[in-house]
Amino acid sequence: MKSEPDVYGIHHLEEEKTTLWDGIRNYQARNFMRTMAVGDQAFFYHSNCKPPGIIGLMEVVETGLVDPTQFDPSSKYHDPASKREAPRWDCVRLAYRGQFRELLSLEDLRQSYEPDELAVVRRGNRLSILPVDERIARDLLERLGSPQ
DNA sequence: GCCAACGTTGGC
DNA sequence: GCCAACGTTGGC
Repeated sequence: MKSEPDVYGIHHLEEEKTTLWDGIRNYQARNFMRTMAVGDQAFFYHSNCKPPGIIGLMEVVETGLVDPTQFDPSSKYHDPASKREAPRWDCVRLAYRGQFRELLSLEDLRQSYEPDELAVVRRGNRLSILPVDERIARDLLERLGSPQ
């Protein structure tokens, strides 16, 4: 799951302990979130920074939550087409599970895996939530070490 | 700042 | 249902 560190980075989450992953306005990304279960782990990817890459670990602590920003006219994620009786956007709650000793950069990811193996390295992919193959995920966890 | 790679929109 | 035009994203 990716976010721009100056907008919402791993340190924000560390401070907050948990966060609602709201503002997702991409149907495919939303649908990926819907496949998540409590207890699932997720990588925190810092995007649009130098260098971009995987920085931390999170855990899904709540699922199937209505994204409140869709009903908030002052939010940049406000969706006037979404009705309260039939919300269009939902999200999950994530908990901070630590930060890795060092960032695993996008460049590194590209060198280690084929584009098809890891969706996050696919060029032009704008989804903010991507499923990672379990084998790759385990490999990544091993390389990243224990989060602290 | 550029631009490739999409997703979205709207006329037909 | 098609597709051209347009907008957005994110790495470079």
